[in-house]
Amino acid sequence: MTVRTRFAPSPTGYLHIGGVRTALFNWLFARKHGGQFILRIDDTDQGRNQPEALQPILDGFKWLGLDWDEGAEVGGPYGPYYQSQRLDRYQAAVKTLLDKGLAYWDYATPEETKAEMQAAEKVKLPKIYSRRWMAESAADRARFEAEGRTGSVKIKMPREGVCKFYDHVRKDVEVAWAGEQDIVIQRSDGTVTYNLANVVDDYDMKITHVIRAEEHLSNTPRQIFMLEGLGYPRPEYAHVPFVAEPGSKNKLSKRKIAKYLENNEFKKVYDHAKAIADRIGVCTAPEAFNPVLVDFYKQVGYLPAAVLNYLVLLGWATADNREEFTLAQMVNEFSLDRVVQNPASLDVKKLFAFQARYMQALPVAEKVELATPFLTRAGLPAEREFVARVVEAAGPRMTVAGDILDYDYLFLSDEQIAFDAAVATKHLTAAYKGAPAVPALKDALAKLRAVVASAEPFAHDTLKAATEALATTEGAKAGPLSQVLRVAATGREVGFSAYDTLAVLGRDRCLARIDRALRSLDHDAHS
RNA sequence: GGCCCGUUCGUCUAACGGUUCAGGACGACAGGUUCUCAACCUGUAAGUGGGGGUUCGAUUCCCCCACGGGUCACCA
Repeated sequence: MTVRTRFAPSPTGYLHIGGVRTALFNWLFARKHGGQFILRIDDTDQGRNQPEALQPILDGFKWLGLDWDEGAEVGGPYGPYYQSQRLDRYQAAVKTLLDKGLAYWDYATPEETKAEMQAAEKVKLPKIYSRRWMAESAADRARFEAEGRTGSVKIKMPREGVCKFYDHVRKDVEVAWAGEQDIVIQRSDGTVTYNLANVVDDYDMKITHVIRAEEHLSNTPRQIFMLEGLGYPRPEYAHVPFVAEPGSKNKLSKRKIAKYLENNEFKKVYDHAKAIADRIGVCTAPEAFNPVLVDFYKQVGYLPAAVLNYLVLLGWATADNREEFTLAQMVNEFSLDRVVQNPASLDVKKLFAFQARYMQALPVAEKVELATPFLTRAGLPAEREFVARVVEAAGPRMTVAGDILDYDYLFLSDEQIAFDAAVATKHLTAAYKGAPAVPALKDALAKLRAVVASAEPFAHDTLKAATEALATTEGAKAGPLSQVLRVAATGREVGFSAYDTLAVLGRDRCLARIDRALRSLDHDAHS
């Protein structure tokens, strides 16, 4: 039998990181066993669906490299793969259940149902519907409808016995049928609910392994009841722990972003990405730009391999507790039996650490490829050779592709660089600390200009040697002196090595910028 | 509230019932390196929720408790 797994997102928002983790497990299991992975769209709840919210989900999967054999966009032999197009199948299933006496028409109003549930809770009894408004015959239905009630269809759960099933993560599970509620399977408007649709779809699409989040464990008995009533075979189950929010075991929710931002480490990762997003203009509301959503990582230039590697370890580990996995290795080594039983909190800082490691290992040419679109979107020139030089010099400082924008001052025109005399003076003072006197900034700059003008070849080592030589004759320290040079050439105090910075910029641009700095000093002196 | 699931450093986790001061990773902290910022190197602190059993021996098996979570009301 071919293994077939599925992931069924609702197009109600962007691709949730917890959802991706579950999808990844499904994908991995299917690939490992040479089976198929299906991407079905659970859009039964028309009210909450936004068609425009499906595309980012598909894009997210494509970006991660999680391909699907059947489903949205690609179709397949067991379609349609959109629940909204499968109503006839569901209605047929509801009819079968009704005909077999395993479901019934019910005429309780939402208020009446609510009242019963609240009463049950008050006296500490299980919340089981009394079936007071159950219609057992056509006459009953007519009577209720004459009262102006509209009916829904509820599943008629057994009131005795136990439901047993095996779960690849939870092992043997046993639940008393008596505790299971008669849930609505067809709403009064004729649409069906998740549990019914899910059972029908999994059967129609020949799903063999239902791998889903733990929150569905409690849904399993009633799904088993329905599928057996329908005469379907049972799939195998694996309920994986959900992904919890940072620092707690609550289920991760994209709506609680404001709360997560109170966490310092979470905020650091967010702010880093936000700065990039602001530069390229993707940033909209926090609702859409959110570390809980995969799109966040895609937007600022994380590597899919790093995200996937982090995610696979959220609830799964090998016996040797290794941490680095390529996608192929994951496929090879994945096993449901080694899925952890407890929820794992999302730790974006650790994800960031994976990203840093993966990025460091990436060849310069590939980094250039990834960084270029960020420059372009920020309106900066992105000449290939030059970008490569910057990327090379930045080395491990570039953690995500968008970090190239940290070096925007290398791409801006010389006129756009603002020289800050006060900052330069600060470093100059530091350079001459201990020396008899600190020279005027203008004089120091002139001497540094000579270093830049004469270094041959114009490269890190010669610039360093010349600056050090100057420092020696001046009785100053070369380090802070190079900072003066950096400030003059870039307008910044931080970046990669000052000498590398000059070398990347090239002699002409360095001189032009230093000259501009000198002129600004003249200007200040005259005004 | 009923039912169900879970509980190893702050976080992710490893540990055939016995090679263990309970191991690794991220983070934190300290030091080294250093022209700034990173990176890198070295080191330190940090954990089996509590109580009972079973056993020669429990992180591991059983029970109770506590805590956390999920689910049940026309969301998926």
